[in-house]
Amino acid sequence: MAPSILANLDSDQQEAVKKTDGPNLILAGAGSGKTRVLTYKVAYLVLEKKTPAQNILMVTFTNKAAGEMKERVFKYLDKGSELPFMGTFHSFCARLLRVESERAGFSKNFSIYDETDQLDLVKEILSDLQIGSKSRPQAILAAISQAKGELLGPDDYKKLSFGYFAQIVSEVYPRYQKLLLKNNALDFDDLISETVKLLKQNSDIAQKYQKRFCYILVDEYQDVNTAQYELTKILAGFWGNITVVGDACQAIYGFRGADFRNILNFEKDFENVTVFNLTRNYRSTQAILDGAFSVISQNESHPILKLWTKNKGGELLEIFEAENEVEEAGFVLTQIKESYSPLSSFAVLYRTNAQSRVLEEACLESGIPYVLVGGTRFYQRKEIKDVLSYLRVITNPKDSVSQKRIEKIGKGRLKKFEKVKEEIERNRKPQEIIENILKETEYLFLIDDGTEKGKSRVENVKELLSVASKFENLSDFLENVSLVEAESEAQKSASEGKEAITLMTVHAAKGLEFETVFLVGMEEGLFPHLRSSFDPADLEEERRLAYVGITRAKVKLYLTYVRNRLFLGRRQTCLVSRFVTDIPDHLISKC
DNA sequence: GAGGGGGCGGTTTTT
DNA sequence: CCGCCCCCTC
Repeated sequence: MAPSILANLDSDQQEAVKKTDGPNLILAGAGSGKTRVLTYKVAYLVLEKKTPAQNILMVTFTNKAAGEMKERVFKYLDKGSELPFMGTFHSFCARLLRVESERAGFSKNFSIYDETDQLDLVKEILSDLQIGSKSRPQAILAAISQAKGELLGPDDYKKLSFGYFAQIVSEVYPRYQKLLLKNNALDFDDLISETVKLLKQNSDIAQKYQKRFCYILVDEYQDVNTAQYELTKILAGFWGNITVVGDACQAIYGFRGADFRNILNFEKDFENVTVFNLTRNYRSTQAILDGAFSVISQNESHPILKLWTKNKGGELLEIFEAENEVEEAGFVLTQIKESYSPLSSFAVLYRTNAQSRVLEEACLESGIPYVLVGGTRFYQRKEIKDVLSYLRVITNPKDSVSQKRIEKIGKGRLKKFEKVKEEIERNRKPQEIIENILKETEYLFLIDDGTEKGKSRVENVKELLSVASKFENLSDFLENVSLVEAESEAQKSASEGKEAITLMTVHAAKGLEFETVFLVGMEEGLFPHLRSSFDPADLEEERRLAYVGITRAKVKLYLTYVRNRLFLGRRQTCLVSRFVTDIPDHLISKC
């Protein structure tokens, strides 16, 4: 492979790929071919350095990124060869913990709790403590999650906390952990923090994995939190061959504990770090890059990569002021309809999920097919969680959250479920098990109330069945369901080549690119969001988010804002976002 | 025990 | 404006 594959890379990229040993920091700007470098590096390790696949570990943040990398690496390697582990931090840790579960202090069949399950647990504790609804369960859960990301246990938290709210959290947190343990369940944060704890406390287990992973590659390093950072440090503790890729300008997950300073500290924490700068952008026009730079360069707390491209000039950025959100959506769809480009080349990006509604309605009205990414996630839907709860009680009888959930579905149904549970258990395929439960409990009858919503609920359960049909046993299915987001029907048809525009949040758009991007709702209080408008650090994150949004565009970028917007049912007057006024006039044409 | 109506509170982003 | 929670009724 060697010459031909490396020939697809520019000289900076080649250098970054070929330097496999020791600690390497690749600062890769937006559109600079970061995924390319990582995937070629894996291929290079296998084909050129003859590294066995099992000795390579590649971690990313999202399933989307992991999936894409797998696909690409698969293409580069010889047919039939084994693939290295490539997955999210969470899936890696879950797998490790299942293997080592006994030493970690829980049993192998532990449940993985998502946010809904976590909230159920917190609410239960709050009502036991008779704290009532004065403190919002979400806020408490967020504090606990933050603490876990910092590797702070309940005792540590109590020592460090002060104030009324923290007082409540420090009451809830230990009880919450105790309940998780009793339920034989881990939440998302536990997956990481329990792995770190396990490896720190058991040097033999740590060594096993340290020795196994000769080469470690970490994507989106600016988005690691303390626990993830510690984990990568431990895993690289024997060979020290670790390549991290990231860009502080694209750190947008500070709200969930990510700390871009980790990437800044990398050079201090490892000795003799080689730094690579990838600043050539292969995606956008110079006009778009200049616009992006004029926004991000206002940030002061992190280094900023100045990107360049051979793609000089390009169309000006267009700015549109609409009277209200309906007119804004109308403008977007008019532009799309008047263009001759394929629908899949358009993306409409927004700050909050709530904004999608008006856009969807406008699409329906004008007959433009669309794919909505995100929104209420498939596995979070009530009907899906209900069905999954029946299954989880089968694999993990201690799971009280699922138990309570199915009790709520109905006592009568519970009895019927329990009657058939014994027959169900015998190593049947997940699909058959679900069908059996549905039949006995008549669950579909319950959710099908004849309305459109009811119909869509039934459709969702059928969709779950089709996912289940791909799995041979229940545990594998449940693991996948917890850690991998399902592709919606719409996304599937889009990937099958049906033409549609894409609607999603800016967060969801990270790592993607489109010929034409509409950034809508560019207003003060919305983007930057009101809740991030007071703290300078939060504002810088909003600015990075805007930067990510702008740099998704390859050819054409529209920025739109409205004079007034319906917000919480009230019409409010809006001001244009500072991120728009930061862009100099010579880059802009007003429509 | 199940299901529906009315009041209340709340909008960020996600593995 | 929507979803959630509580309470009320069957």
